[in-house]
Amino acid sequence: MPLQRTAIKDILSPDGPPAQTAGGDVLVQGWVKTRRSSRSVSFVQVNDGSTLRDLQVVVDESSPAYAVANALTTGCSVTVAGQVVESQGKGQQYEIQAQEIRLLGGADPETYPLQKKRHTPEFLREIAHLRPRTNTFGAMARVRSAAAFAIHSFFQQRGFQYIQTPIITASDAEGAGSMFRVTTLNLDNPPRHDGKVDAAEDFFGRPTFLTVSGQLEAEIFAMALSNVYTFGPTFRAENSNTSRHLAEFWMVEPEVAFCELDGLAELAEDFLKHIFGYVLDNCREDMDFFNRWHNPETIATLEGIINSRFERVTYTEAVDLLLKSGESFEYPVNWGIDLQSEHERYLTEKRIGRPVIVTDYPKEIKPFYMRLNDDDQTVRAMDVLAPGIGEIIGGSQREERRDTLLRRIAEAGLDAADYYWYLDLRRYGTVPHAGFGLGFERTVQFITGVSNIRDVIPFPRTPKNAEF
RNA sequence: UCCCCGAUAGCUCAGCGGUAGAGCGGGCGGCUGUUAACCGCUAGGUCGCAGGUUCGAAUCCUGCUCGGGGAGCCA
Repeated sequence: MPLQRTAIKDILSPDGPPAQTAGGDVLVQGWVKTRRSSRSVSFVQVNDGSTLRDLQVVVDESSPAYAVANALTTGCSVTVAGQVVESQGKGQQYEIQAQEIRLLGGADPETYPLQKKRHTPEFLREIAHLRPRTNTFGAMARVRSAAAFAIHSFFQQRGFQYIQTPIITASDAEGAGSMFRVTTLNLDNPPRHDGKVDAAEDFFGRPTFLTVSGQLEAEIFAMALSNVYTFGPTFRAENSNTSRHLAEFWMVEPEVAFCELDGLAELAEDFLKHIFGYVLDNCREDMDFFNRWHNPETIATLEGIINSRFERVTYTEAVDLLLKSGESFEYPVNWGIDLQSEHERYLTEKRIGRPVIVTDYPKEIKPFYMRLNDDDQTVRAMDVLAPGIGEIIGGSQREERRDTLLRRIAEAGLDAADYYWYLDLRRYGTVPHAGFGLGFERTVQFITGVSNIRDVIPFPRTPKNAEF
């Protein structure tokens, strides 16, 4: 038996098996997907997660491995030794003629929940510890990994520094939604002061929360390193029950000094194209699988985006397009409203048919830190809307003028004292800068065509659900 | 959080007032290299939970829990 394990991906490579394995002895290890047996021969499909495809292991009656092979059931883990040979069958070019099979761990077929047939995503969520063994979830995990790598490579190639911002924070990124409280106080009997829970007694001596965004901290480092990005988990305690929201999700947030909104829009467009292109180039089989089983348009859509220019419209122009559309919207359109899902869908899907970057929103519907335009009505905000998913990126040029920022903080009803360090960045060496946030899971959703966000993250956190 | 829909065998579902069904999966057997293999036999159920209506409830009503679709909030 060879000592060195060979990945199934290498044996089934489109270029054929590596020279050192072709016709020679190989060692393969993985999990049994299924077995088909007749009296004289047994076929065992083995998958090791290195690729979507299963390796067909052929065991003849005469092989010493035949008895072991015939006892294998779905879910077993095995070590297989044999020769790589050209297949006599039609489903695959190469297969293994097995000499020896060792059962590493059995899987009682009476209780093992994964079957050969297709399972619903809802059922698979209930067995999140076993669903990585399915085709869909394995493909998702590989695409997710590749997309994460593409995000890092995009920024690293452009000289951005990766900044790790805190997960526990005392500051509230205004407008980003409800936060999870972090505490070590005894909730059955918390210390009190003047009738209220005394946060001064808590671990950090003050109220603390799980972060909703690394933006404000990223701005600190952009004001020193120029180009930075964060990529980490963020948390929202909103009671959102939709196929596009998670309580814990990953967000990418670049922050760019000496950059205005137009430059940021360019960056966002290049960024999305880079991620999509990398995944299409490096996860072809997985993407073909998603295209076949989840969304027959997904590859064509991604290729279309890579090869097209994103449309750019101002909020005012977008409202105009909606008013002239002749569509009857559930939420009436007028200048000043926040764009609803139906409006965003109309713009990006029906009216334009590709991603749209909408800029310059009314200041009333955007957070205080977005840069005020000269009209005193709109801010330099930017949303990237994509067909089928809606808002995928939200960002803005930041307000770098200290007096204007102070005024906006007051208008928002916030206490400037809470933002002293944020204001200091404008007090000492302020520069124009801009940044955006990309929801990583929404990006993976968009790439794969998987309809529920709970199925593009290994362990989804949603209201009333933190199993696994 | 709001609106609609759903929960029956391990899975996917049918049954919708009168003794619980199918396909797949499982078990056993068969089968000349199979590809969601195929053929035969077979076991398997507190019909989500708690109340109510009724001679009788999987079926009708109420509440709850969980899931799905849509909306809001947003990434």
